[in-house]
Amino acid sequence: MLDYDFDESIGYWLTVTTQRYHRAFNDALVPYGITFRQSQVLGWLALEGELSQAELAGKMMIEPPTLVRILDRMERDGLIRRRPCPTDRRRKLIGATAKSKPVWAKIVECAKGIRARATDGLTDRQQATLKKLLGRVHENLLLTPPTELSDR
Amino acid sequence: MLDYDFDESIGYWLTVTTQRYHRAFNDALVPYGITFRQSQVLGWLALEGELSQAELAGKMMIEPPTLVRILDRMERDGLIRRRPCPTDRRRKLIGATAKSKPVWAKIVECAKGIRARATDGLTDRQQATLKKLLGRVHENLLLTPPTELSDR
DNA sequence: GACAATTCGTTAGCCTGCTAACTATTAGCG
DNA sequence: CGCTAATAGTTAGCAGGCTAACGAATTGTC
Repeated sequence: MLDYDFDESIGYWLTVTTQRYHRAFNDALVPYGITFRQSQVLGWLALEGELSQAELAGKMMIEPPTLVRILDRMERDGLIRRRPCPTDRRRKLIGATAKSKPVWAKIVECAKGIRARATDGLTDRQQATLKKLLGRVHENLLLTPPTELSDR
Repeated sequence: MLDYDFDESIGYWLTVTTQRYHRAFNDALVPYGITFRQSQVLGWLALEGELSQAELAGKMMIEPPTLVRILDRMERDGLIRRRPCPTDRRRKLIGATAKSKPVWAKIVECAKGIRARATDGLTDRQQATLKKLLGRVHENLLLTPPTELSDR
């Protein structure tokens, strides 16, 4: 029994910490009627201008079908616009609307607040270390499983 | 413009790393027909024996309504059993079935494999640091937002 | 130029998160 | 004792993850 280091491990802390982070972020954004992922969409559009859905999904590291519904809601709420791409009729270009501008300003405020709360008590060096370690774990898991035991 | 350190920050890395982790875990568990959260339920039951739903939700750090549906599916699949508590008719005690035993053994295998992959190239000290830093961030976000700006 | 392979967005179906609101039961307090 | 408050589990409704599969359009190849 008690091979049960199982849950007191990296995966456990990743899970609960990320959950908390999203919860705090979403709570902070409630007054502006948007969510964490929606704020991220506006962030990328602010940074890069118009993007196709595939490009946006790539930057957000989510699958295209997941993005579709996020954009559906944002389009419904008038935060973004889908425009057919003039050179490739398969693509649609996503752009932020004028209505989203003031929302984006609020998001930046919120993001700063949450980050300050999240990193309270951590030195710059510790924050850098945390990012570096997370980056390594992420990279480790990026590869498809080696299927090394397929012949056992 | 470019207050957009926004997404190159802790929240970003937390999000993508955790996503990857869950994806890897779920992928590895597909052959056994269960998911990450279901495996966690079995883990807690293996460790603690019968638990009420509120206790289980507390240990898993999720809300009771979220747990209900997870348990519904597991009960449907014969992995757990809900038993009325003899001393409190509101409570239900959750227990693992005999059918879940071999599944649990497989989970332990998978968990070890994923963890090994995730922490590849990290020393024990680095893993401890990662857990410690995640723990601090989690703790920072645990408190309800101070509502310090409510009067502005 | 025609046909196969690929890419883009979408839909459907499943699992997981949350809050709000409800029922049933228990606990607490006058 | 009796009434209120709190607790356990559930349901409904919304947002977000994924895969599989599909139609439309483009790219690649012979």
